[in-house]
Amino acid sequence: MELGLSLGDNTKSASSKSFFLSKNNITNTSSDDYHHQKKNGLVFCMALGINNSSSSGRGGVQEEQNNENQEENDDDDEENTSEEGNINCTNNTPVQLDLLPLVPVPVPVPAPHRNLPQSLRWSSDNGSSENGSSGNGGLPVARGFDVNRLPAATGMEEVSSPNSVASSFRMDFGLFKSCVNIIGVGNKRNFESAGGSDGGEPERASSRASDEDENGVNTRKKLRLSKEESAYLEESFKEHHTLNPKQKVALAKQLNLRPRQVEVWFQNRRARTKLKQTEVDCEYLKRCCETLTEENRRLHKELQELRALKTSNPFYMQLPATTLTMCPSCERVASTTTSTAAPLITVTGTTTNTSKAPTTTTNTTTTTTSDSIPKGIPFLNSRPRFFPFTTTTNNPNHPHQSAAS
DNA sequence: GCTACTGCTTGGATTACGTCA
DNA sequence: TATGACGTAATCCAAGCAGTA
Repeated sequence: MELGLSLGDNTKSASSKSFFLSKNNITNTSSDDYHHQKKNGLVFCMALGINNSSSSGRGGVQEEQNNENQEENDDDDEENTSEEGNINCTNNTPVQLDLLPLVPVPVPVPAPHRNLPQSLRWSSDNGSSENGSSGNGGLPVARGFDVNRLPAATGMEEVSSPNSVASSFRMDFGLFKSCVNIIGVGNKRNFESAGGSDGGEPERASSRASDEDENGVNTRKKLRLSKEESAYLEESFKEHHTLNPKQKVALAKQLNLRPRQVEVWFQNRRARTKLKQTEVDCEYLKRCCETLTEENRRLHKELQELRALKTSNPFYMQLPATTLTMCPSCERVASTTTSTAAPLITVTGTTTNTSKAPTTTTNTTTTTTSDSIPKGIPFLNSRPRFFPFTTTTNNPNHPHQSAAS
């Protein structure tokens, strides 16, 4: 993609002066020129990271995982096709905006965080006090016998058994111990309260979704996972966004839940994580759009002023034209200065991803093609077409491209 | 202060459907 | 091609919470 901004007659696109804006290292190469241009107010700084990694054809959940892949284990079964967003200069795969590194992603906080906006709260934050540790020293609340619990509810011994299935599943986070204790105590309490409640604590709503009660009536009462259980699942979710059957069974055993419950929890967790990330991305793109709108407005105003200036004083614009271009290969923005008098601003967009597009460097300001818009983000294709783009192929006369090749 | 009601949010569970081995 | 496992998306709905009268 090439973003070009030229002042003057851009038919002479050959440059005598260039600066480059690198996506990844803005202050590295030719940063002096960059700052120089910035001082002159010529820098169009669009902080969109560009990722040329194509998204997985399955599931479409990679965008939510990009920023989390770094913490994924190597043995993760997920299809983490998005590596670092480094651009291969010879890669002609479709460019894709990688928004995530610039977006503050909420960090899962198991502890209560009611002061967070709801849109940024994690799903585990039910903030409910139904299982609150009121007056029992932080211990899990006593609950009635939970029909969601496996009949073979295990105590600490089984849970912590090195021979258990869970031993093959990474459980080295700090909650492990406490959860084991919690489960152990919880089980005890459950069985105790089955015979007689210790009072004061609300009993967990027994749940067997789609299970049948004694009368064969389909009941859909739901349990609410306790904070400890949720935190435990959250920790597991940090490790693995998906579970293989072994891990599922192990987790279910650890938490004394049915494997189906663990499975559903992870399904919901993935879905809601993706939803949250989509909201964040949407918000970020909205801000980008606003910035671009404002920039566009400013440029148009500048254009009008320059045109008016030329009309009133034709000798005023005997200035070299400046062209800003972004190399699609290395994502540097280059400015070229040509000796021209035409007070014309041209913004061009060039992509190497389109082989069909002809080489066009226009001296008009209005050509916009969808080819210049990354296909990876659908709604970018429907963005306001106020920003003039022109699609061209590789230009052999492009100073930077010729240098790169 | 207590209670009942209402609207909203959360999150567990279900269902439908797509993908892949 | 049929099938089962597993994923996502959409949805349902019980439960909790806050505001109000």
